[in-house]
Amino acid sequence: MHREATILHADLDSFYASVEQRDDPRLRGRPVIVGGGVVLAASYEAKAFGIRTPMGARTARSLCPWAIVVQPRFSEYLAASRAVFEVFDDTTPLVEGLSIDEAFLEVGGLSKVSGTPVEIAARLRTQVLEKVGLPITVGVARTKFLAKVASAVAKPDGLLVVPPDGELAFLHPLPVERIWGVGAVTARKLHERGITTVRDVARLDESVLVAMLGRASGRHLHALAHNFDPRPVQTGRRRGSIGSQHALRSSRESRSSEVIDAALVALVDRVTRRMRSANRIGRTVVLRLRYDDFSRATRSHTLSQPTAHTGTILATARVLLAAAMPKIAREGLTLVGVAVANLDNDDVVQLALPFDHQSGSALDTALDQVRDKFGSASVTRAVLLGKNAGEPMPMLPD
DNA sequence: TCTGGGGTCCTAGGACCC
DNA sequence: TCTGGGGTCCTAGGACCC
Repeated sequence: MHREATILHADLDSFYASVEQRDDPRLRGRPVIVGGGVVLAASYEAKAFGIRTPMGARTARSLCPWAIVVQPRFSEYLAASRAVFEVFDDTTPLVEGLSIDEAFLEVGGLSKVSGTPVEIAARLRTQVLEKVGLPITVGVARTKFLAKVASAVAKPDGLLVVPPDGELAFLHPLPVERIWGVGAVTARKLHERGITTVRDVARLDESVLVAMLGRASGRHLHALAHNFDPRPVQTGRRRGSIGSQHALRSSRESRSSEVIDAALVALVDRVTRRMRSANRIGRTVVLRLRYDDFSRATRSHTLSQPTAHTGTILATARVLLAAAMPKIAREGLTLVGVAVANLDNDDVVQLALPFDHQSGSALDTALDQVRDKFGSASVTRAVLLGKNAGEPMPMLPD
């Protein structure tokens, strides 16, 4: 275990709202809310009025009537995120992305080339501001957990180092809610027993925490409270599922199976397109439902072969939906979602070929072509896929 | 605080296999 | 014939994160 603080946690400030303020000077210095129905992001000027995500728009406006509400522009946020991650990748090869707007960076061993971790962190902030035009906060510490907490404490537009000899002094006074993995439910359980700070948690036996919170959460919390976090920065992590969901406005119309089916078709189309453009295939189709009373349900089915074929995934999702229709008719639906989980670890090689419906021999043809190209040993199987335009297209895992 | 859309990880029971 | 121990996979639900 290394003893120097070499892990950076870099976290963009109020990401969506900052992009909007960057692109429209009239929004700078003013309270900005991104999102119509629900607050997706709030600028720091808006947060000063108590506006938080995911607060309803009405509540937000009652807190600050003169806040400016803008519609989200997701493609702009994605482009900004990619540009920021380019700066990360230029900083160190060891980058672990956590979400669209934050990442861990391991910068140990770069001192000869790039300077100390603190110098690297300061330069990173400057570069993100100069190249992408966005404020970013960086926490620097010996462990992921401390780096993450440090950036949260330093926000907005800050840089905070937790020196190795000051870790417990930094950690113990923090409220339990600051611990990564402690949400509303866990915090309530702890508060009911009078536990409010990390120091309080550290005084408890691991077995007590396990009895209170379950095995994994109890052990996790015990380890973090004792400042034990050996998790390394991991590069090349791939996601395990791709999904899309849609909140339905009125549960009156959404009791009708036609309306729900139309939503389902659109969701499956979006998901399978994203899978194909990411070169991923998967085996488990998950249908996600939320009823009028906000109770939730998921239904899933695992196929024998992974696929990204629109028709196959839609047919599977429809079977799952049909089984849930009686309850939907009774309770009313407020959300439908479709995800494909169990994603195959290997990428697929996609090949566009004319498809002969008579002979149905496209797969054999595709296999031959790919074996010619890549050598027969590397090709294990072929999967038939719909093309985005609706035409069949074979797809080969490599 | 009346709740969007994208994800991750954990738990627990049952089926199934050896 | 009424029954062990261990492992994996599938399904459903729940907590949590940004």
